[in-house]
Amino acid sequence: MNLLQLQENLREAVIATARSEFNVELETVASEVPPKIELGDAAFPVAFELAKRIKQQSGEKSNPRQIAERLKSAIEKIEAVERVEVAGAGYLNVFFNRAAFLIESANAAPLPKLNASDDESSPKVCVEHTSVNPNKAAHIGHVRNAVLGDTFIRILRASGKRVEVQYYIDNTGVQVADVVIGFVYLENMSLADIKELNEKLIRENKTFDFYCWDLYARVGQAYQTDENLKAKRGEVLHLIEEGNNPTAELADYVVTRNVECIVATMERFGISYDLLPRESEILHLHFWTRAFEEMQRRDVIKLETSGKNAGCWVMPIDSHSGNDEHEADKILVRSNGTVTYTGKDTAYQMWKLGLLGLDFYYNLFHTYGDGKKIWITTADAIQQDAGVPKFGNNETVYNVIDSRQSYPQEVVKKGVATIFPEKGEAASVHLSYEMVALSPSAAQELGFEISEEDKQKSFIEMSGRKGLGVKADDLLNRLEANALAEVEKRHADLSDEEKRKTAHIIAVGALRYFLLKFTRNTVIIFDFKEALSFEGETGVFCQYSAVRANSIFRKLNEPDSAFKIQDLGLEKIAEIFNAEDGNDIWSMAILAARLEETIVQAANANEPAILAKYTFNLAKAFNLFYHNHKIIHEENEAKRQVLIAVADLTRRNLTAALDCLGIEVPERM
RNA sequence: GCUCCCGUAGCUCAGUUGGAUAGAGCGUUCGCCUCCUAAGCGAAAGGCCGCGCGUUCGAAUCGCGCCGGGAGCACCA
Repeated sequence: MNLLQLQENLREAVIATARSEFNVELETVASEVPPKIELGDAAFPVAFELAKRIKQQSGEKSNPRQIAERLKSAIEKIEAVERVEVAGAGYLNVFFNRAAFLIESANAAPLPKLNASDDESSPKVCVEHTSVNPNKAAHIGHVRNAVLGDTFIRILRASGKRVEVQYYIDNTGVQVADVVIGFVYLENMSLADIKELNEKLIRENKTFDFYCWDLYARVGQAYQTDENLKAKRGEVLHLIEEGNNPTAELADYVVTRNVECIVATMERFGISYDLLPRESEILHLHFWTRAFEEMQRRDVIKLETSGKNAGCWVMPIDSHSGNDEHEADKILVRSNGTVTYTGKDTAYQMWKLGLLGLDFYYNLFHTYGDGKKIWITTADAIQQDAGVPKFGNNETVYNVIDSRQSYPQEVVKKGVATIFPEKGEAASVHLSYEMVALSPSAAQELGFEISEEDKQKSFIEMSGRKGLGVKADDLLNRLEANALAEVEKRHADLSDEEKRKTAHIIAVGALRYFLLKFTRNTVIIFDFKEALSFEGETGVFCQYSAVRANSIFRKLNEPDSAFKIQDLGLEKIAEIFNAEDGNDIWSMAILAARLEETIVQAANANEPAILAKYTFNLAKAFNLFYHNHKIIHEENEAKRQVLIAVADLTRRNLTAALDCLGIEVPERM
């Protein structure tokens, strides 16, 4: 019986006893982790609630402590429970059988099951993340999005779900038109010139997306003075949307190169995708037309015949009230007949949920080192590649998008739910998060001129248009260089290859943890010192703790690894836990065993930070444990074996927790 | 004007089903490498949990009202 099952049994026992003893029907029972190990392993403040309910039902006043006493005897019957105490005003504190629990945990399958089922009949969910416009390099804000999404995927998989990962490519938007304008009108380049430029950049060890980053910023500046250039925008945009012309071909090359760069950047962070759906196919395969028909059929969209929205198709949103300045209704089709972003997104969402009745065609885009494939959509049925997995048809769709897009996301969710009431709003989840902004000093550190007004602000928003931001690859390079210097200092004997690999693992660990330790709705004000830190509450701290644990096992003698903790016997183990420092050892074991419930909690709350915090606390507890107990050199043989078993449980679960956060553990560091 | 988010230690943040003495990291001060990796460990100092009222046996957490900060409410994406 694992910890989750045990806790469930305890809850059921409480509910059953409340029913039989007090005739009260409890729907849920709150359980908590006691603040101190001396107060037990699980606590139920349920007696207070029961006292209230009894008073409501019979008018009799009852004492919570007495209620708790009666619950106590029922819970004590559960096998894994050692004893139960009534404490304080009426807390029910449960103490587990430590020796039995340790044996059980030592033999348990590695938790969590990090490889989700590939059984095609099991329900699948979709996580869409990254959303970098394919016209420039990714910055740290995009990495927050992707790391959040990727970690959430790992959490879902750990809790047994099948997950499809998508990165939506907005290849027909104005951002793409802007950078195309840069190439064509600022640089006077043809497609052949751009291809040549790409070759040159590769030779110089530079990247195409970084080049576009600067070019895009230059276009933004040029627009401010050059009205003619700005006028070209609509024209170029139209050509790109239409397709089958030289401008569209040039745009496609630029987009594809940028996507390749962005996918490569994300791969450095341990992030991979299954499918890249493109907006051009949403248009060319008439996804919108189909969605529009459904909307008209179900009467969720109406044509405005008068007022300022005359000629537009709009969706009424009743949760928002309008006024003179702002309409409450959301426009999905403009008066000139073109579809807004929200309209296209609604059609795409319908496809993701298997509600559209249309499908894309697919081409192979890229194969990762481990053989995993990324697919990209195409409008051309004839050119479709063989061996395409089944995409779409997801039970639930998670969209990782920043909180500024809450309103359009709400429109998409409500729209889909109105057309398909049987699916409901719960099928569309907006995994929203706050942006990564720059502190004024960080912006200055990047070499930007800061206006007096901005200096007064607590943070400055990053802007691709202005070229203001910390590029993902730049930051990772800097972290790797810092980590490499530390590795050189500590482990000069390692080969250059091993040093570089270690530095990379450390750098990724530092950055992923930095982005995950904040809860989703906290604005991260980027600070170089904090992001580059390898000490304190960092991913590196967690990795270090795991490396230390592993080094114990590397140094253990052969007989130790063959030893099974159950050979020691329950009594001997219990003796160790009952000794003076027994609580200390036990608290390490029980904390490590809480990984599975933490993953469930993080999955239910859609909050990876819960797992990040737990992982840090586990690492911290292990560092203390490591400091207080000499494991290899312990003279009491029984205690030594218990310490080994607890350390082994901890390192296994610490490694699994880190894996779930997308953080690897190096051999040495 | 309307909607949403935030306000907790000097700084940056956890504290999400209401529970026991409100936590962590950084920074400051002071200790700990003859011993499984000091990217570590320990100790000290540091709090009207924005303010007020309410609900409750019990409120940082729930409700209402203020104050302060942010985002959104485009025929942009």
